Amino acid sequence: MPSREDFPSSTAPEREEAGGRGSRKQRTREALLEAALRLMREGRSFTGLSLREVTREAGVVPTAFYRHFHGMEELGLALVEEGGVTLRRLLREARRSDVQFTDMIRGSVLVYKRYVEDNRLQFLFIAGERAGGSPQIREAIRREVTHFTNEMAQDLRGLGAFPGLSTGTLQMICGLVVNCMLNAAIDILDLSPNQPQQEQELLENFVSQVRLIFLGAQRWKEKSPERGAAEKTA
Amino acid sequence: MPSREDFPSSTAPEREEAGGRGSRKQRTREALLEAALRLMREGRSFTGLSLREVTREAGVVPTAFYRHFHGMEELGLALVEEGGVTLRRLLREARRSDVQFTDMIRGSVLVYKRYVEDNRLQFLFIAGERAGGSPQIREAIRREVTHFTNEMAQDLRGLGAFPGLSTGTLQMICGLVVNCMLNAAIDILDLSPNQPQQEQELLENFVSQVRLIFLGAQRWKEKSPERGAAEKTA
DNA sequence: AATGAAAGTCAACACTTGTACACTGAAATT
DNA sequence: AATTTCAGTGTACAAGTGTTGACTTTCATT
Repeated sequence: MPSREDFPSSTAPEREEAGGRGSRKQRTREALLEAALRLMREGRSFTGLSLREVTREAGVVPTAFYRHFHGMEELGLALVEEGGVTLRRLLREARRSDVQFTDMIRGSVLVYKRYVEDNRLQFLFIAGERAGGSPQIREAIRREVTHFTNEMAQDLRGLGAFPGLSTGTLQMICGLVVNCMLNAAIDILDLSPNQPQQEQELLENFVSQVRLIFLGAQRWKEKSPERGAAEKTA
Repeated sequence: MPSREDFPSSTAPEREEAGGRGSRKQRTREALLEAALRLMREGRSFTGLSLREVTREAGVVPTAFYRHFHGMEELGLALVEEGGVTLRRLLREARRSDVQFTDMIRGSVLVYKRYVEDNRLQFLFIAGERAGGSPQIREAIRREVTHFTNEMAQDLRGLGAFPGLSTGTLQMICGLVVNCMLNAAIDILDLSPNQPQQEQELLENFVSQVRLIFLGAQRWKEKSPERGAAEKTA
């Protein structure tokens, strides 16, 4: 009587991808997650979605929902995790591709814009529920964003920029940048298409803000020398 | 049966404040607005509120709602305006009270924290729906925030700080600060009470970020000298 | 004092919602 | 081949939703 959703024990249904029962379950689960995101496309917030709506969009019957989540809250948390993965993927890709424009910050901003547009729904969800969602979801998002921020600080350190700054300070700075990024994400996603001038202004502003932050970082002086102090990043 | 919590009607209804019909209407209207805010106290988002809930909380019958708003959307917009007033009041008060601590930024941050706590519900609404609300409400909030940002830029100019910077640049900088402020507002409001250490860290971080921004501002060099360029602030 | 306007009430409607329960049928285990 | 497991279906229900229209009561005007 064990065998609860562990890997296939018998012969060789080795790949979870194809036709097994577990794979079917997973596919429906993803259909639900995707359906929820899809419903948020045109300005609806996750909090305003109903369980039935999501199942309808996913093409299953309402009661099937419970085979995957205890309720919308849990689905939301799953979406947060998915979003966290997307965020970290951004860093991973940024790490590889060395944006060596004449202007590094502008280059990074453009890459970021592209990434946001490519992952529209995830960013819509994360940015939208970061402050608006249920307490539990907000908390989860905060954790993911903090995680992202800290990784970014570590990358910055690895890059050798700002060798004089403590880890805590780097996190503080990255917190500022991430904030700025998430804010810009909303603006980017709210852009009505084919408004190149508005888009241009927005990006210029974004670039300037990041530039200003780094300018401040260059001149930053630690208070007491190099104490690996507070870990807060928000 | 009647006598519904009103003031003495007779003799002198001269002031719109007291017992007139118009005033009665206004009082109910405010009761609805307040009820909506109150319902958001414990982690609910505005988008998740129902019309009936609001009227229940306000102590009126559902249909009475329509004497004041066409629907929840319109009530939301009214709340945005109210929130905008609160934001501008913050600036007005800051303008008078000259925070002359040994440390001006830290002083301002403390004043801000106090202000956020004193206007908990408004900030909860503004910050929460800024990214999460319906498109129309988001747009309205964006307008108010931009307005706030621009006023702040003007104040900064009037203060004589950063005489070398163009208006556009000042707006860009204030956009960054405002962003930081709204983000901090969420954190402040999410603080579980009696967590002095967490609170301390949060405020330190906030102070550092603002300080860093101003540090960057001091070193900022305009590209082409003093063109009153883009008005974007986000 | 009579009249009109209008803020608020009452009852009712057609829907949607979350969830419980018994079911079916295919995959997995024996 | 027989049995068990379980993702997904179907039906049902109580509760909540937005909105309607006809009403009452109160104020302001005449």
